[in-house]
Amino acid sequence: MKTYSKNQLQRYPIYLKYLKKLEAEGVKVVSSPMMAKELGYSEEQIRKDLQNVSDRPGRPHKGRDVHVLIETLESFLGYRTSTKAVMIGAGHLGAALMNYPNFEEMGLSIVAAFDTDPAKIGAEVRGKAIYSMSDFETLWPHLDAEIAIICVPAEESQKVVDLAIKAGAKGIWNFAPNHINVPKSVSLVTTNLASSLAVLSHSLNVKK
Amino acid sequence: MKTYSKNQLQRYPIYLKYLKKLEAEGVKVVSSPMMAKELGYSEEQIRKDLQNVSDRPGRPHKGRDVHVLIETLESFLGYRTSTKAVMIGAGHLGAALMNYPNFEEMGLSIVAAFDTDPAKIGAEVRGKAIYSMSDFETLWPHLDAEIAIICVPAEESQKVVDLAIKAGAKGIWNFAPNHINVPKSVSLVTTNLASSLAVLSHSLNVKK
DNA sequence: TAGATTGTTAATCGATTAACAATC
DNA sequence: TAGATTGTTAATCGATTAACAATC
Repeated sequence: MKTYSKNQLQRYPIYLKYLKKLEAEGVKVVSSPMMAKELGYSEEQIRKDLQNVSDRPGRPHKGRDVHVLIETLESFLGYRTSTKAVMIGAGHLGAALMNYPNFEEMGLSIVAAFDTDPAKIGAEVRGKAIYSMSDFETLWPHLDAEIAIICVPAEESQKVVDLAIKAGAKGIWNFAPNHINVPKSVSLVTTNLASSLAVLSHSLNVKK
Repeated sequence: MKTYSKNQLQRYPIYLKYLKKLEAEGVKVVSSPMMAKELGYSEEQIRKDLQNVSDRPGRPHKGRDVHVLIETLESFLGYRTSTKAVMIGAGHLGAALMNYPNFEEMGLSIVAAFDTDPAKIGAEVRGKAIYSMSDFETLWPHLDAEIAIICVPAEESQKVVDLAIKAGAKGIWNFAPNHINVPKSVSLVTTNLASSLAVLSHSLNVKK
């Protein structure tokens, strides 16, 4: 079975975005040297990445068909099937993500939110209800969701993750800035803003 | 000179968060096997990471002083000095990040926002003004900022990044889901939600 | 055909992991 | 002292890069 490294997986959406731009500009065929130049990766890496998801070879002297490549990447990334997610924590960040227009085209549909703040419960974000966290276990089975997106403070993240997994969540997307533990059967991705900032600050300091 | 890999830099804020939790619980000393168990990294890796930032050795049989380690990490990460940033794009995500309470304690201060939407210009987020994008060049020198945070749609990201760099931005934190090009003298970090989602979706599919 | 680009195989590089002597 | 944990040095692993023959 083919395996994909984390770094590699992260590159595919960037390729896809670029290819869609090319398609919109009317470009029909793309080569890896061309992509390499524009995206800042090496051409060998791009070739290898594309070979890994594509079942048909590129054409020497020309490259690859842009449209076919877009379709390949979209289905590989799951953009053509819908996955349902639930937002836990409807604060600024949680609400902003519910309003993020790109998730739908990536096949991710946020169907509801949960919060403990009485002022928020009963309200809506983008037409999706905000429920009370205390109803989580009862409501989860009806929502048909696979993923829980965690936008609560660090102090509560492990607690709500445990709850979500107990209810049946198979994937956790954590935006809280701390480490959380999950069983092996559950997929976890953490988007840690503090980690990103650390990389940026360090790079700035090195250049000074 | 010491060098730090990107992965390594990303771990430091996670260590710090955990150590602060320990300190709040009254724990005085921590060992790498203890951290390894809790955070899911190997103890060798944690030892190496901590050795890399710390100028004083740990104590065999005991470990390291929690408080000293926190201070070391905070100054390494720049949490004890203030860096100013400007938000470009005051939509849902941009506004949410301006409201994110943790940046201040990480030494990042967002001093103003820019947008092209007439309905937003002149308003405020958390007491910070939203200016017109057309005033960007004029206002930048007065803001004393180093970093531009990019929260505009993919179609406009390269354009506003070019503007920011021309005005004098030394660091770019990009939240748009596409690749952007910057000169070598500028630091760039991209927080790409599409990339994170790709890793999560793939992991979910593999487990099915 | 010549030349550009592909796919494959080998070499390099860097990060993580393992091994182990030193130390409190 | 014995035992746990450290720091250092070597081995492993995996990803990226380089080299090159195959092909349109």
